Amino acid sequence: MAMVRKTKEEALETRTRILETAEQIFSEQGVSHTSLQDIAAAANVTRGAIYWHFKNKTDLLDAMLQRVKMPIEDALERSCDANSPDPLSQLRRSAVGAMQLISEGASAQRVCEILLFKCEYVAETADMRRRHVDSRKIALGRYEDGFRRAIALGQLPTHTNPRIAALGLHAIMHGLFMDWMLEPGDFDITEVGGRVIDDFLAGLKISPPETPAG
Amino acid sequence: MAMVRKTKEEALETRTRILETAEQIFSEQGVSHTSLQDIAAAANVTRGAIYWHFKNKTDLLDAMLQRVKMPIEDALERSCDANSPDPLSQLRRSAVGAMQLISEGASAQRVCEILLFKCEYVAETADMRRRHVDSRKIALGRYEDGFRRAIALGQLPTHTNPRIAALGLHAIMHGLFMDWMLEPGDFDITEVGGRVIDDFLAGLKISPPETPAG
DNA sequence: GCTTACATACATTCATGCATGTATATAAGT
DNA sequence: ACTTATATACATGCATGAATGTATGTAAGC
Repeated sequence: MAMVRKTKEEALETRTRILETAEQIFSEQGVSHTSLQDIAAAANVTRGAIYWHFKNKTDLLDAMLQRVKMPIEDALERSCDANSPDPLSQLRRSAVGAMQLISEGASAQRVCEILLFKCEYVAETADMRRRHVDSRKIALGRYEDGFRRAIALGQLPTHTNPRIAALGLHAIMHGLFMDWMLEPGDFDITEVGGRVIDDFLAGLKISPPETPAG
Repeated sequence: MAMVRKTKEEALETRTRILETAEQIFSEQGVSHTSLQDIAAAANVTRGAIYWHFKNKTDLLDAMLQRVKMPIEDALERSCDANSPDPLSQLRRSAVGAMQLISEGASAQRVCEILLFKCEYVAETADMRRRHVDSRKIALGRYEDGFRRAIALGQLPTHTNPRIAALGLHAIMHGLFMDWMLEPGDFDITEVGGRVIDDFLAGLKISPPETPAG
């Protein structure tokens, strides 16, 4: 193998190939059970190439994670109309859209597999967990806004607690994600998700007011 | 330090101390970022003691996980009446019971933290993932039975799909677990869980029948 | 000619697994 | 009851391999 200096775009291609390979191997073997040598071999480069493009394994993992959009955020951005006349349907669309995104995106599936089952949230990867928490907080805030507007527009009773509703919607999605990732062929996440969310929203509409004890 | 041979019960105490320490350190540092030396030091023994009681790290992890009951299973066992006249309330009680169990059990919290955020599901720990999947399948089956009986007793419309209802209930619990573990102080899981499940079950009661496309 | 984009080589750290040491509990024999 | 043999419950030491990080080499692009 002759040593050949690469042009800039070839170098960029090498970089993305490393990232794609890392996504693949990490999702199969787990992050800490994968050595940089494993990734280098699968990407047809040496560890030298990886260390040229990335500071270390954590840096590579970070870059890999930030390449792809998480389905919940992605779906939120796509249905970003903050003045919809039908916020409840919009929330439903966003949630089901997230389900579709994950059931159809191979790359998103691999990254979710990594985040859910193939990595450890330790001190070294604190940034990762922080992003996860932040992303959840943003999604929760959007959902809460949506519910608040649904209440204002009379789609939900005035005594509805938008925070709890948002937590419930987010939990349904998060839970369905986990369950589906655990056994991807077990059920159709889009169909089940749609029906479960419909039932939950229907339940919100007829939910009785909070009755303080006593 | 004189070398002192331990009596049987002292040995058992050493063993449980190792297990408790492992639970602690694993939940703090992550499984693969923790060496047996770390655990030994924190438990005031040497690696020799660990290797005496356990075959290796995976064996220790397995033993540690099997010491504690997972809240969902535990709650299911406690409300095991298969002939209740009110299966819907029983499902609700079981679900809320699981929330209480996790919000009050420090040990359960640590183990859940490990399973959710501090370990990787790789080939070596295939047993662990299998148990997770099996446990989920059992819980799903129980929920499905409960919903089926609720339908038979007229608590839910006859067109209700018990499988989907079970998947929904399980997802709500699983999702709330994850969200709460991510930020334990963020909300009261028992209160939120109770309300969300109530709304979901209420929605099931008024859910319209499946309308096939066309 | 200087920097880029790697490959190669090397030093260091560290966790694992095992082999061995050792002192006592415990059971068996008398 | 007293001795003795053996298994127990660890501690200690060592050999091994594997992964990391870095330092250096090197050929081509700019």
